[in-house]
Amino acid sequence: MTAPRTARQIARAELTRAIVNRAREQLAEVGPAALSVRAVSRDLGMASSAVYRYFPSRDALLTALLIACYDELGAAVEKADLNVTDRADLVLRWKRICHAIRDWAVAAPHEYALLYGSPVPGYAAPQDTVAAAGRVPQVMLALAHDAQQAGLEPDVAAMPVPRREHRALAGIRDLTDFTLDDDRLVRSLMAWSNLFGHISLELFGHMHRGVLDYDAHFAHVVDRLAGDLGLA
Amino acid sequence: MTAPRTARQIARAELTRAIVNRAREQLAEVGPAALSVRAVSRDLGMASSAVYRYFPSRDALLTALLIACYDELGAAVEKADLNVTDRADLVLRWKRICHAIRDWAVAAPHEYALLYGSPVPGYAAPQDTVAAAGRVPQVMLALAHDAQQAGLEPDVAAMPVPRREHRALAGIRDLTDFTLDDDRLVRSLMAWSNLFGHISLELFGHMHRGVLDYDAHFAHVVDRLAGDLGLA
DNA sequence: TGTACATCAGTGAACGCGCGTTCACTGATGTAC
DNA sequence: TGTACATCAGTGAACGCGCGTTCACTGATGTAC
Repeated sequence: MTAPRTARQIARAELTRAIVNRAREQLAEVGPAALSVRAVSRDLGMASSAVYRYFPSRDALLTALLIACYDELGAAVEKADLNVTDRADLVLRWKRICHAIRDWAVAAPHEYALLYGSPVPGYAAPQDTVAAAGRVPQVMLALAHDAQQAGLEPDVAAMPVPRREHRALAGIRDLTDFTLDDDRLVRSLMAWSNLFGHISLELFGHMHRGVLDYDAHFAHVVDRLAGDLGLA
Repeated sequence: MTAPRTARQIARAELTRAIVNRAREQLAEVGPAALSVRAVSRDLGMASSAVYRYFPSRDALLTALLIACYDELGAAVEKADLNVTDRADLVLRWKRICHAIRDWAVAAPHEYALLYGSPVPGYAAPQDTVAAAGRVPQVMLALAHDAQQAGLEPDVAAMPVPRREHRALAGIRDLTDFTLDDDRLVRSLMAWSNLFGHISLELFGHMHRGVLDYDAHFAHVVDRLAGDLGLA
C-alpha cells in the first residue's frame, strides 16, 4: 500500500473512511442488526447504490466495522498497558488493561455487542478479523508471561492440568511467541472469560437490581483476578 | 388461574402453546432477530393476523419465549443439582450444574443467545422475566450457602471486601433468604461471570482455533472454579 | 330445553415501511500517444 | 501540450422481498332468560 496519488484515489480513500465512520455512528445508535447500507448512504447524502462502489455488500461493510472496532479496542488496551511506566508493576498494568476494556465497552455498548454479543445472523466473520480480534488476548497473555518471568506465583495453589486439556490449548500456544506454563495459561483464559462475561452480563442487563454499583463491583473483581493470576 | 373449561378456553390454551412452540422452533432455526410473527403464522397454517388474538405484538411473543427459555434452562439446572443424591458432595453438584448450563447452551445456541447475547434491539424485557431469569443464579448461590454451612473454605485466601463493594451487593442479598458472607458472595458472582463468559466466548466463536477441545477445556475450568468457590 | 344475543376466533386484504442489490446511464477524471 | 479513449464515481429508477399491524367481515361458540 503506497500513498494514494491521483485525485480519484484520494477521494476514494476519503469516502471509504466517511462511509465506515458513518456506519459506526449508525452502529452506535441502532445496533448491529439495524445497520443498513441505505441508512448510511442516506446520511451521507448519496444514492444507496453508490456505496456499492466502495463495499461490494452489506457484509463487507460489517467486516470493515468489525475490524475497526476490534482495532480501536485493541489499541486502547495496548495503550493503557504501555502507559504504565513501571513495567514491573504488573497489578497496575492489569488494572489499567481491565478498566480500558470495560471503559470502552461502556462507552460503546453497541460496538461491544457487535464484537462480543450474539453473532450477526447469516454473517460469518472472515479471516481478516482475527488479527485485530487477537490484540486484547495478546496483551493479557503477555502480562501473564511477564509474571512468569518475574517468578511470581498465583494466590491459588497450582493445579495439575490434565493431558487432554494441555493438548486442547495447543492452539493458543501457537499464537504466542513465548511459552506460558499450563497453570498460568489456564488462569489467564479464566480471567479472560471472567472479564468478558462480567462485562456482558453487566451491559446486557443481567446484573440489574442485583449489583447496585457496577463500577465498585468491577473494580473489586479486577483486584481479585490480579491475585488469581499471580501478579502480586 | 383455574383449569380451562369451555371448548373455547381449551382451544385457546392449545393454540397459545402451539404458537410458542412454533416460535421456539423458528428461534432455534433462524435466531431471535429473524423471528417473525408472519413466519410463525405461516408455519401454523393460519393468517398472520390470527396470531394477534393470542399475542398483542411481536414483543409479547418474544417475552413468552424469553420466559420459556429461562424456565427450561432453570429447570434443567435445578434438576441436575437435585439429581445428586449425596447432597454433601458439593463439588459434584457444582459440576452437574455447570455442565447442565453448557449442555443446554450447546444444544440450543440461538436460545442461549436470546437469553445471554446481545439484547434484542428495541425490546425491553418486562418484569415478568426476572423470576425465571433468577433460577440459575439462585441454584448457584444456594450451593455456595451449603458450602458456607459446611464450614468449607475457598482455596484462595479470603480477601477483604471494601465497604463500597459490600453495599453494591445489597441487591443480591435481598434476593436470597439466607446470607452469604462477602467473600463467598463475590466468588460466586465471579464464578457466574466466568461460566457465562466462557460459554459465550465459546459459542460466539472467540475460542475458535485457540482452544481445540471445548469439552476438555470447560470441564477443567469447572474443576478449578469448584476450588475457588471452596466446595472441596 | 330452546331461543336471542353477545362474545370471540379466524380470515384476507390492505397499509406503509425499509431493506439489499442490480442496471443502464451520465459526466468527470486519468492515461497513452 | 493536446487530443482520443478508457476508466471510474455517482445517479435514479426499479425489482422483489418480508415485515408488523389494522380492519371490516364471517361464522362458530357461549350465555342468559
